[in-house]
Order: sequence, then C-alpha cells, then structure tokens
Amino acid sequence: MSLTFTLSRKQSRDIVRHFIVLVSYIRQDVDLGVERDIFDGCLRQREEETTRARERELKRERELERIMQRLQKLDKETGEFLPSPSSVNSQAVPLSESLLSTVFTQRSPVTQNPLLSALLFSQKSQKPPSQEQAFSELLSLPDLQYYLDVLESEASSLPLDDITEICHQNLPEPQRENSTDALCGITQTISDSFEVAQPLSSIPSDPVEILETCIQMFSDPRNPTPSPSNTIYSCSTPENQVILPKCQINSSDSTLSEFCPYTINTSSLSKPEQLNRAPQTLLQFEECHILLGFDDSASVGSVDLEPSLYAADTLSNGQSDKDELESILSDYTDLLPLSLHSEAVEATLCETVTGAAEVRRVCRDEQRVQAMSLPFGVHDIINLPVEAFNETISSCKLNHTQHSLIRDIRRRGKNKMAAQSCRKRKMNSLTDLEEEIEDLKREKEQIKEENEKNTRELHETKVKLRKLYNEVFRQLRDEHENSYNPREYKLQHSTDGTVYLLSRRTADKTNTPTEDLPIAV
DNA sequence: TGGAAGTGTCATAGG
DNA sequence: GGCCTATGACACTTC
Repeated sequence: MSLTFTLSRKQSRDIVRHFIVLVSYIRQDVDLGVERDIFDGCLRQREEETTRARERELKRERELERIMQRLQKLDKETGEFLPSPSSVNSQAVPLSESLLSTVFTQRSPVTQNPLLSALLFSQKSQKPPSQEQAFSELLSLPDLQYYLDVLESEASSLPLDDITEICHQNLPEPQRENSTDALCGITQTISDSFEVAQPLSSIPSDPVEILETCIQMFSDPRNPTPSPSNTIYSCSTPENQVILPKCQINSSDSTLSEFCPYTINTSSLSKPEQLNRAPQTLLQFEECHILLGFDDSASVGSVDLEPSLYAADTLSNGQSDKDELESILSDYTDLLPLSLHSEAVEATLCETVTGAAEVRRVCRDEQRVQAMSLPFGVHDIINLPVEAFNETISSCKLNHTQHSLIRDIRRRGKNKMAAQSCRKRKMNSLTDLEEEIEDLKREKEQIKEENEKNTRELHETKVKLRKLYNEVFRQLRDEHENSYNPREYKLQHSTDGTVYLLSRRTADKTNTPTEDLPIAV
C-alpha cells in the first residue's frame, strides 16, 4: 500500500510555497481570533473562551501593526505601490474565504497542483477569487513575504537549506522564534526528499479520479502494506520508504502527509536515518504548529480515517458502486482539513466542506471515542445492529465511563436519525396534506361548475315546460270548441304518462283527479 | 438585527 | 423493566 509521487525541483518549490500559504493562513486565522464554535453548554468554558478571544484580539492588533510596518518596508524595497488597505481588509476576511481565495489563484501552488486543489476545493460552489485579491492577502503575511521573495529570487540557484537560512537571517528576531523556524523545518524536510519519478501532470484533476487513484494504490497487491490501519502514504521503494502514520489529531502523526501525499525519498540517508525521518518530519511540523501559535489545548476534531480506508478496500474488491464512491469521497474531503491540528482550520474547513453542525458533532464524538481508546468508530457505534452492538461491547472489556460514552453516542446517534426521519415524515405528511387540499379544491370547483350547469339546464327545462303547458292549454277545446281558462283548469301529469285536465277548484279540494272532469290530453 | 429554516438533543409516550 | 422508535419542545446555528 503506497502512494508515490516524486518531484522536480520546481515542483518542490511549489509545494513549499503551498505549505507556506496554508500554514500562514492558519496562523492568520488564529491571530484573527476566528473561533471554532464548540457548543458544550458550559458557562465556565465559554468565559474562558471569551478571555481567550480577547487575547487573540490583542494579538491580532499587534500583528496588524507589524503587517503595516512590513508592507511599508516592502514598498521601499520594491519601489512598487502596494495599497495597504488590501492587506488590512484581508485581515477581516474569514479564513474560509481568505484561505480558499488565496490558494485558489491561478498562480497558487495549490491550483497548479491538481491533486491538492481538487482535494481542497472539491465543492463546486467555491469560486476562485480574483488573483489580485488573493495576492494582496498573501502580501499581508510578513513572514511569508520574506520567504517567498527568497524563493522567487534565489531558489533557482541556492540549496533549500540556504533558503531557509536566508529566511531566518532576514526576519526580525521575534519572528525567527516563530514561524520561520517552522517553515524552515518544513523546507528542510522536503528538501531532503525530492526526486523526479512521476510528473505531476499525470495526477488526475477530478477528485473522484484522485480517490480512485488512491484506492488503486492502496489496494495494489504489489505494494507492501505494513499496517493498513496506520499508514496512508509511503514511498516508492522499500529501501527508500518512509511510512507516514495515519493522521490523527491527538497524536503526533502526519499533518504534512495529508497535504502532500508525495514521495519523501530518503535514499540519501542511512536506514536508521530513514526510519527516523518520518517522525522528524512530523515533529518538525508539530513544532511548526506550536511555534506558529496554534492552540493545541483547544484543538478539537479527532478524526478516524479508517472508515474511508476500509471503504476504499471494499471498493478495490469490486463491491463498490457510484454511491459508495461518492460517499467515500465525501468522507475523504471532509476529513482532509481536519488533519491540520488547528481548531480554526478544522472548524472553518469543516463548515466549508460539509454541514457544520453535523461535522462538529461527529468530530466531538470521534474525539471522545479516540480519547477513550475505543476499538471502534462512531459510525459503528451508531449503526451496528443491536445484537452485533451488544456483542461488540461485551467482547471488549470496557469500564463504566467507556460504556456510558458508547451508549450515549449510540442513543444520540439513533435519536438524531430518528429525528431526521421524523421530520422527513412530517414534511411528507405536510406535502401530502397540501396536495389533498389542492385536490379537494379542484373537486369543489368541478362540483360547483356542475351545479351551475344543472341549475341552468333546470331553468331552461322549466321555461320549455311552461311554454309547452301554455301551448297545450291554448290548443285544448271543450265540446263547444271553447278554450279552457288556465285559471280554472290545470294540467296534471300522472305516473303512467297520462296528462289530465283538472278543475282547479276540484283539484284543490280533493287534490285528486275527479271522475267526471279528467280529460286525457 | 429579527425571523425563518435546519439541526441536534432531551424528555416522554407508546410498542 | 429495559430497549427502541416517534415526536414535541427547546436551544443553537446559519442564512
């Protein structure tokens, strides 16, 4: 099980630049005080978060001042006019916009890298912002500015080690202590690892294709699989392979590999060094993470990638269909941003990619499950049949807390699905009732029209009958050829069809035809 | 900024 | 009595 990409020097610079953009915006987001929304109902925690937000706000203001100073300095050096409001405004851009907008520019390494851009921007609704806006936002990052400048100007001739050293020397003292070290750490890691083997142009641009490619690689029997549940990326050859552990928020696992699933070739290292390289890489990135001001204590969002991997295995075994693929892709794109170990990025990208509330809930439950070191995931806890579930939890020796947690997760998950189905039923019922109302209205209109029609026909029939009645009376003659007076006589229709001429006086008294008077017409 | 819509969760009734 | 499902009510978020 391995995923292998090797890089040219230019591509490596692009990747470094890409990491810088991402890391810088993580930092920017934290500095901006963009908070991850965690609902726990605990007032004390809210107060603490409020205090933390104030501190972030103060830090953000200091950062803004530094940015303005840096921008002015840049103007003097380049002789170009850089409108300062853009950088200031960019500080107000939420990370969900600023991060995406920046890395989605045409010249962004992310967009130049189809794999990364496809994974990060799988949502069609995310439109790329203008390049100008993104560039202005990029310029708002002083550390990044230095680093990119060096990359642009000297990277073609200098080793990456020297680049990091230049960055380190050029930055002011306080910032050396922060981001530059971390960035240089990343650079050092990547600089050890480039070798051209497969052009990036061969990487598919479509996320589904990317996933399929990954699945094929994961399931390729030619690739060794040291530990499927703990490995996502490894290198091309056994000699040069560095196994990058699966990304997990709560442990010192690979963040780098999540964003850069390329080969880290350590052929120049000895075997022990090779074995140590991955932890070093991760450690460096962890240091970067910490030094850049990320708040680990508030990090939320432990994510288990195993379901996706298992599903990928299922796919590779030919048991897949399009829905499964889409589901897995969704999981994959959902989980990808969570590996940043940053609550800000996690929250923002979670909300960007999927429904925020559900993702947060899943993240919290996943975190709890992982914190308890439970051997199964939230999905299993919720969706296993009762018997299988009871069998599973009985087979594991769980303490009371673990048992309660699992029961709680299962109860809430079940109830959540029940609520969803209940609401769906309610909506369907409402829709059916509305349709029934419309049908009844239509039926009422039809009956009304029919009634009017019948009324009209009845009226016409009465008119005809009156005319006929009068005509009959007009033609009736007695034995003396005299006509009958309609006021004294009337016609009455019997059930057998016979029409009688009745005297009104007699008919009114007896209400029946008399023997002498009836005259059949 | 208020309101509508959506969602998760809890409490409760009923099977 | 315990478990599950359905549903009303509430809180919260997002638009």
